[in-house]
Amino acid sequence: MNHIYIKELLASTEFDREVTAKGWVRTRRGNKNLAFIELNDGSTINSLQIVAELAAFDEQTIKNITTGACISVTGILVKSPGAGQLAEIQAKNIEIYGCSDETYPLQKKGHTLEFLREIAHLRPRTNTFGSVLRIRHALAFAIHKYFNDRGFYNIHTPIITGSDCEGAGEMFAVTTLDLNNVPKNPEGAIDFQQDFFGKETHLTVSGQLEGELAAMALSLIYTFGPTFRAENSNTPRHLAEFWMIEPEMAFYELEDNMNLAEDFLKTVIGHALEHCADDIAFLSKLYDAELKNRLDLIVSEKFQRLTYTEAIDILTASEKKFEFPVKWGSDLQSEHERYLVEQHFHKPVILTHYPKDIKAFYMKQSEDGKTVKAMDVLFPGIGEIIGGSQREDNYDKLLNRIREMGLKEADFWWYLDTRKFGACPHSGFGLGFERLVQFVTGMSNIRDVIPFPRTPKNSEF
RNA sequence: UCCUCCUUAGCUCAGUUGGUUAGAGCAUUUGACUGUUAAUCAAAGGGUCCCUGGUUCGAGUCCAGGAGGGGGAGCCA
Repeated sequence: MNHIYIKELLASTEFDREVTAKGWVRTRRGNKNLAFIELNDGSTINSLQIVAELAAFDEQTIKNITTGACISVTGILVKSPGAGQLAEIQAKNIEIYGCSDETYPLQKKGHTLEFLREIAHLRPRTNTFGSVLRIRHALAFAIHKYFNDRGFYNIHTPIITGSDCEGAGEMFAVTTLDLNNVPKNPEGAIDFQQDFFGKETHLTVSGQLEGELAAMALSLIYTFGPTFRAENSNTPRHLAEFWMIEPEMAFYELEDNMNLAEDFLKTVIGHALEHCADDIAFLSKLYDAELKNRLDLIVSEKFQRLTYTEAIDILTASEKKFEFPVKWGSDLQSEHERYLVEQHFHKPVILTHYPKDIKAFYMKQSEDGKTVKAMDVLFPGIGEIIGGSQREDNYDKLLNRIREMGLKEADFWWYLDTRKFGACPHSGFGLGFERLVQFVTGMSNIRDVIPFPRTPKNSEF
């Protein structure tokens, strides 16, 4: 069991000692006398070269060391006499844990990302997915660390919910009813009283409302959990199952919310730049030469802040022909957001004070009576990465909005209660985790930043 | 869901105006080679041309329907 991970072996300067390495064979090459084996154990993108003198091993052992096989190697760690790597192992003993025959789908040549999606059970063994998964972890860790360092508490909000939180988005039904024989009530509708929870339930589309309840006690909280949308969205930016981060802060107003969002993004992206330099360099080289520069820009540039109304003025004055017209009161289209970020300001943008009719019921109404204290953070390439707002904490105004938007007030009795008992100004935002991972890895399709993507017509693995 | 493009060997692709036995590179197998870096060189094996139906003397190629995938849009995170 005492083996050393390749990341540590490659960083070591303690040569001429016996070590054991374990991992999966990327490729084997060689000649009549020597075999060179590239071994990778996922601890780093870099592989370790194993050198085996053919005379010292039986023929079958060498033959079994094929691409994809899993082996354990014991030998002497030495300075490599060849170019291309600093260290290598001169093998003394090789144990084969698992063979891999010629039907192994991963070749040492490049594969398309589309093909790799079809073999999602094996794609973690590629350089690209190794990098993506290590970066994904680093970001998740940095997010927890960021909030923990600042006194936030992580709240586990429910995955099964009895409320249609924001009244937006299709939801997945959760039921134990027999779908071949659904019980009906006297009115002919489905009788959910006979269902497991005694009422209609769904998978959550957001933990925000429950998060707000916790913030009204612990002051600073965040959620980081799975989220589900049953929309028939077929795009490189949507998943049916994804992970969302939603901080909620008592006593924060819109300005504080913006400051937190900006500092948060800079810190977690900075963490990835510092701890995943090899992986980011690899992804830059293979997919997107501008990746590193773009990440550096996020960390160094102050985000541009402006109101929705100011943005409309800029778009109107731009004289650029947009496919969709620019009009106060309409939501901004992708092309509008991208123009602001990529062509006008050349840096991240935070837009605030959207018209109330295009935003959710819980957002704090502004003094002007027309807008709400919303904020969207827009990034180059991907558009909106964060959406948030100060929350409406006035009981009457909130109830009014619920009624105006045709929501059932009975469903929100517990949410309304927080505005009845000890209400206070508070704010929060939501961040789609995979969108962040997409931005940091430069992967253009969101299906390539989650191990096993869930999308319409796809639930394999 | 809408628009658009694509589907030929394990992978990436070529395949002429519809015409004999469907090709290449890589991968695989075998052989050669004294330190290779996606090693190199030589040879061999490998095909439900996405599926169903149609047109035609003849369909990988043309037509219709279906399935799957890519890109764009909408919804959104």
